[in-house]
Amino acid sequence: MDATARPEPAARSGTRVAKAPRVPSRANTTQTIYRTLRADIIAMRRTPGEPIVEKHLAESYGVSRTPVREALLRLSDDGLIEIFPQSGTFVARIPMNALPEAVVIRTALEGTAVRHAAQRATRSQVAVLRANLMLQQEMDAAGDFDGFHEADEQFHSLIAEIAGYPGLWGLAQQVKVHVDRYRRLTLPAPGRIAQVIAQHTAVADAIAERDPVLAEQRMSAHLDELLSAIPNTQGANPFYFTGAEMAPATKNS
Amino acid sequence: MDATARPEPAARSGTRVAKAPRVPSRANTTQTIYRTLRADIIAMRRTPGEPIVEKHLAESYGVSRTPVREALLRLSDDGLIEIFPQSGTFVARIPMNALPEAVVIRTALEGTAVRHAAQRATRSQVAVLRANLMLQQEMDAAGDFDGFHEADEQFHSLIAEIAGYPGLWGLAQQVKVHVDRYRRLTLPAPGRIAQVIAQHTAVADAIAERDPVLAEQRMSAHLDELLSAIPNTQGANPFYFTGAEMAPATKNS
DNA sequence: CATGACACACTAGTATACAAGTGTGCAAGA
DNA sequence: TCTTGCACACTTGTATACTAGTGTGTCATG
Repeated sequence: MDATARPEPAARSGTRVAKAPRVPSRANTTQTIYRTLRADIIAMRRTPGEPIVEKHLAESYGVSRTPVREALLRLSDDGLIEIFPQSGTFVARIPMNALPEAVVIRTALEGTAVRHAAQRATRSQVAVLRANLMLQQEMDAAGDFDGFHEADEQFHSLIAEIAGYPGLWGLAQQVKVHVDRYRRLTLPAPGRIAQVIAQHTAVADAIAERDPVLAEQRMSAHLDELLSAIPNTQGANPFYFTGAEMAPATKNS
Repeated sequence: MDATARPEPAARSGTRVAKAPRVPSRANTTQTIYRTLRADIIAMRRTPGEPIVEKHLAESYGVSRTPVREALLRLSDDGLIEIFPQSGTFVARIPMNALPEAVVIRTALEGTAVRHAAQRATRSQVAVLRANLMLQQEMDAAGDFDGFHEADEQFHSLIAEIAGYPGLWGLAQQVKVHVDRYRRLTLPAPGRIAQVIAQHTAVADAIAERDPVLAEQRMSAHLDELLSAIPNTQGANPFYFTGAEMAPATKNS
C-alpha cells in the first residue's frame, strides 16, 4: 500500500548505465501487427468491408488473440476498422462525406506549417527540400509510383519539421488516411505526378523566398486539388464507400 | 472457410426492426473506465507521475484486468499515461515543450472553423451562439467555474458545428489535453473569465457580421493568450512537468 | 411452397492463469 | 561503512479458458 511513494522508474539507480528504454515503449508484438494491418488497409490490400477475424490473425501471426485484439482496438480508434461486438470486425468502408472535412483539416494544418516554415527556414533546410524535389522527379522518371508517394510524404513531413512543429504532420497523417485510401482507387492520371511536383516546387520556392503568405496560398491550392478530384471514381468502383460514419478523432463525446 | 462470402452484419434481415446498434460500438466496460480515467487525469484528480496499477483499477471497478488494460492502452495513445513494460504505468507529466505546438495546432484548426462558420452561419445559429454567451455570463456571475468551462467548450464546439466540420473540434479537443491540464494548475486570475467572455463575444459578433477574416483574427488572438500564459506557474509547482516527449498523435512513424 | 421458430456455429468480450521482466531491499563480504 | 551480488515481490505482456450475444441455416408447420 506504499505504492504512491515511488516517484518513477526512470529516476532510479543514479549511476547505473541506462540500458533500458527511458521512453515509454509499447509491446512489440502488438505494434508489429498494428503497423502491418494499417499498411495493408491503407494500401487497399485489405478491401473495405472485408471481414477480419481475431482468431485467424492470431494463428497467422503465431500469437494469441490478446496482442491481435490490442492492435485491432487501435485500428478501430483510427477509424480503419469497425468492430461489431459479438458479431464481427470489418475493414472500414471509405466515408465519402468525411473526406471534404479531412481535406479542410489537412489544409489548415499544413497551411500553418508552411507559413511557419517560410518564416524560419534556413538555407540548409531549403537545400534539403530541393534535394527531396529532385528525388520526386527521379521517382517519377523511373515510374516508381510507391517511391514517389514516399518522397511526397517526406516533402510534407520536412515542411512541418522546418516549421518546428513535427507533431503537426503526425496529425495530418492521422486525418488523411481515408483520403489516401480513396486515392488508391483512382488511376494516377497521366502527367498528374509532374503537376504535383510542379506545385511542390512552387511551395518550396515560396519558402526559399521567405514569403509565408504565398507559401500558404500555394500549399492550399495544392491540397485543394484533392478535394476537386473526389467525386471522380465514384461510379467506377462498387460498394467500398459509405455516407455515414464520423471522422476518426470523434471517439470522445 | 466461406467467411469471405458474408457482406456485412448490418445488411441482414431486411424487414426486421433494427434494435441492434447499426454503428460499430465499443465495449461498455472499457469505455466507462477510459472516460473516468481520462476525466480524472485532465481534472488533475490524478497527478502527473502518479502510478497506475492495472490490478488495483480492476479490483476497484470489480472487473478483470482485460478491460482495464484496454482503457489504459487508449489513454497511452492519447499521451495521457506512460506505460513502461514489466515495470509500471504512470500518469503522464505535462510536456512543456509540446504546449506551444498544441496551441498553434489548435489555432490553425479553430481559425479555419470560425472562418467557415462566418461564411455559413444562419441567423438561428448565431442566436444559439448568443445564447451560449449568456450562459457563460451566468456561470461567471454564479462563480461556477466548472460550469463556465463547460460552456466555453460548448462555444468552440458550436462554431465547428456551424462551420459544418464537427470533427474538427474533436481533433482540437484531442490536441489541447495537455494545455488544459496545465491550465488547471494556474489560478484563474481575477477578471480573467470576463475577459474571455468579451473575446468570445467579439468572435460571435464577427460571425454575425459574416466577416471571416475578422472572425479568424479574433479567434487567433483569443487562443494566443493561452500561449502567453504558459511560463506562468512554472515555479509555483513541483515536478509535474517534463521537457521531453512527443505530441500524442506521433504514434505512427 | 412460403413462413416462422429454433438450434447451432461463430463472433467478440471478459476472466483467469502463466510468463517475462524490473527494481528494491537485504545480506554477505571487503 | 561502502560495495556488490542475489533473491524476491511486483509490474506489465501473453496465452488460454470461458461467457454472452449474433446471424444463419434448417426443419417443422401453415
